[in-house]
Amino acid sequence: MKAEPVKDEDESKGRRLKGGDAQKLTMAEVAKYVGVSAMTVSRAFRQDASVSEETRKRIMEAVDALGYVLDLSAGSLSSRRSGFIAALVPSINNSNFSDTARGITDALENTGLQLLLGYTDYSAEKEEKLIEAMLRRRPEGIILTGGSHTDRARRMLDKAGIPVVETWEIPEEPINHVVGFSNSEAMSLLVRTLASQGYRRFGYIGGTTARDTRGSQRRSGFLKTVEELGLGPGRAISFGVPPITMEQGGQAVMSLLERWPDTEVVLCVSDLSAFGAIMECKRRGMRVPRDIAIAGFGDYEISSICHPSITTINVDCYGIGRQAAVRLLDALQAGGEATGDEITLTGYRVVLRESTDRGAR
Amino acid sequence: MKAEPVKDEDESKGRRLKGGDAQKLTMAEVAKYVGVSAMTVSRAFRQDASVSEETRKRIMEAVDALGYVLDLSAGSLSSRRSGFIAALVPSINNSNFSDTARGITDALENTGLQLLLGYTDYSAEKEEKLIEAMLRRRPEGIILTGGSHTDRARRMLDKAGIPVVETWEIPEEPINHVVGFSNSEAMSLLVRTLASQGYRRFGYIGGTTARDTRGSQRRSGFLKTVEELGLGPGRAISFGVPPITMEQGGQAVMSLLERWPDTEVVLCVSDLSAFGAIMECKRRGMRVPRDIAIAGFGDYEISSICHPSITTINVDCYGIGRQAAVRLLDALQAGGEATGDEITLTGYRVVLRESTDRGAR
DNA sequence: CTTCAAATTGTTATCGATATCATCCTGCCC
DNA sequence: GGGCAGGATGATATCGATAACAATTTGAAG
Repeated sequence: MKAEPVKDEDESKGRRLKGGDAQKLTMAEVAKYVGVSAMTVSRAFRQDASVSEETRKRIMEAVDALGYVLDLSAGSLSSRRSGFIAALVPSINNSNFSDTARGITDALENTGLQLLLGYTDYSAEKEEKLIEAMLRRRPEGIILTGGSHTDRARRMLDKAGIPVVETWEIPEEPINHVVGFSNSEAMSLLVRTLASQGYRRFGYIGGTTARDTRGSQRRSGFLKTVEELGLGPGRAISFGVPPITMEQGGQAVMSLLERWPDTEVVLCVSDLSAFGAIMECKRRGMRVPRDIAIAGFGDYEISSICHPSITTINVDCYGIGRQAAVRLLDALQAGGEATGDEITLTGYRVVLRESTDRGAR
Repeated sequence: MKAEPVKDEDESKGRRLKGGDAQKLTMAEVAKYVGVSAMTVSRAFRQDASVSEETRKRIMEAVDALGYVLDLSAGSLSSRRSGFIAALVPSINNSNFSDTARGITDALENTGLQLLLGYTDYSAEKEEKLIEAMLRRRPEGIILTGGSHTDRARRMLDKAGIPVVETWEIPEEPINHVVGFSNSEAMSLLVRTLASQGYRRFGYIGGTTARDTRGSQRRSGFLKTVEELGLGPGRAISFGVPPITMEQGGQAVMSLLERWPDTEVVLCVSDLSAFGAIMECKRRGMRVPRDIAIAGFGDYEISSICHPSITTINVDCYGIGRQAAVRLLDALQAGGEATGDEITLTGYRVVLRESTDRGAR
């Protein structure tokens, strides 16, 4: 029984050029086509529901033939499960955070959950707006970057009654779950490692304001440790609005060296600014690490490739995302069973490379 | 009239720790609280709807007091407008594409539309799956990267009856709207520009398979142009599965130079591989551009900072995203009024930098 | 003081799926 | 053969908002 080709003479002008004829195709119509109830079609779309193999096959053939696409917005209303997970990162142009986003997406694969991604541009106000926008979609869980949020954001999150995971740092007052590490201690470790290699006069480059909380934690970790080692006071330059760019890294290292010409090693808030600093030094004829040693933070791809390769702190960006998603999934699985609000510490390690190589001096 | 603090003695154990009491807060309850109908509350949430200023103010105060958050999944069902725009990019870790994503997001700001972002990992199969997943959310429009899609994907898109924008290249058979440029011609321009500076023996580095259609277009543009200039045959190395990494760029340039030691200039499918190539050359003691000139494609941030800075093709990544979103908004505005399926060409330009500087040779 | 149009608000039906419970059927066991 | 478990399917109410239309109020013009 084939459908007869219909001559639609009068349909050609005022209409859209697209195959919009199926726009209102609904589950009920698929059901009618197959000769079952809509409920059975609905069940056929889920693997666990009990539908005989034969019925499911017929339904799926019809779905294929008609070109039906499930409508989740209708489904989520009645099932009261949106199928969304929301995640907010400061920036998607930063490969550290896009790695985290990738980790989340990958962990969500085959769970039937979809990621709603937003970027806050390092602003708590924008984060607040985004949280509200996200909550309007009734996500089943939400992943945030960092632990500093506006009061209203905290209230909204609390009221939403969904699991929250804060990532990339250890907030003083966690909302719920945490997957991250101490940026301050990580930077401290880097300082101590370099100090143990004989470096004494430490400089630091980072952004100015407090917008980037991870950045300021790294800075305070630096200052504290330099002090503790009796090498203080630390020589810290603030340059530009976070996130500090490669170019600003170059400018910053120059003003640092102008102010403290005998600096031996410069630590940067991220590999990106470290890269900018190194390139600027080379451009000016300085040798790295012979004349000045430079280290970064984050272990971006660039740092192992760059010549000289850049000493840095490796952070498990992808793993942070992946684990954050897994914790969320666990919490959802547990349902209301109040899983303990645990803190999952993720690893980091110093990666020593050419840019701080003592032997090359 | 303040709410009295309630002592909930028996609530402390079996329950979630979170403030889940408001989970079932609905528009009707806000309406009852204020003393209006749910419809009026609904109207108050939209700026254009006619509600007296005073009523809106009272409603918004109640919304604030109760902590009500609009439920868009319910709204989109009845209004038949999901408020979503879907966009698929090959990778979010690539700053070119994340710039495009940013362009889309920015253009969508204050339109009430939200971005559903997915990454295809350069795979048409994954794209097909993602398109289906996206269409289940009934997006009002969809932005794709490139013009090669599976048949089923094309059918689904056609049937969906929503505007489609293909970006980043000029497909032979566009589905609908296009915002992009000819990767082949852009690469051709780079070849001609360098040839006019006196370069004669051209090499090319790119990925192997046809997964990255933009990559293969650049390659064919390279080969064709070298041929046309009488400088053929082009020396092209295929290395690794696209997207080719920085590290692979370094390996590729070495095998290229091993095979054709007298190559004067190497063009790379992207700045990332060009960077890897340059760094590997420097590591081996070769001077760039004195011993070998290298150029990239895409004008990533790294290329202007790197020493030597990298000659490349600047592409308006952000603008591609922005314009794609604008075209979509136009199409939505026009409604069924079949706006012409136009091709919007975005600009590109050669950026000559140190890595191909003839004077330095 | 009418009258009518515009502004404001309310009522009801509906969007398209799923939860829930009811029903039907099959086959197995005693 | 009766009874019953359990798998497969159907009927109906419902999720929470908005569309569409009705009703009411307000104000200005005549």
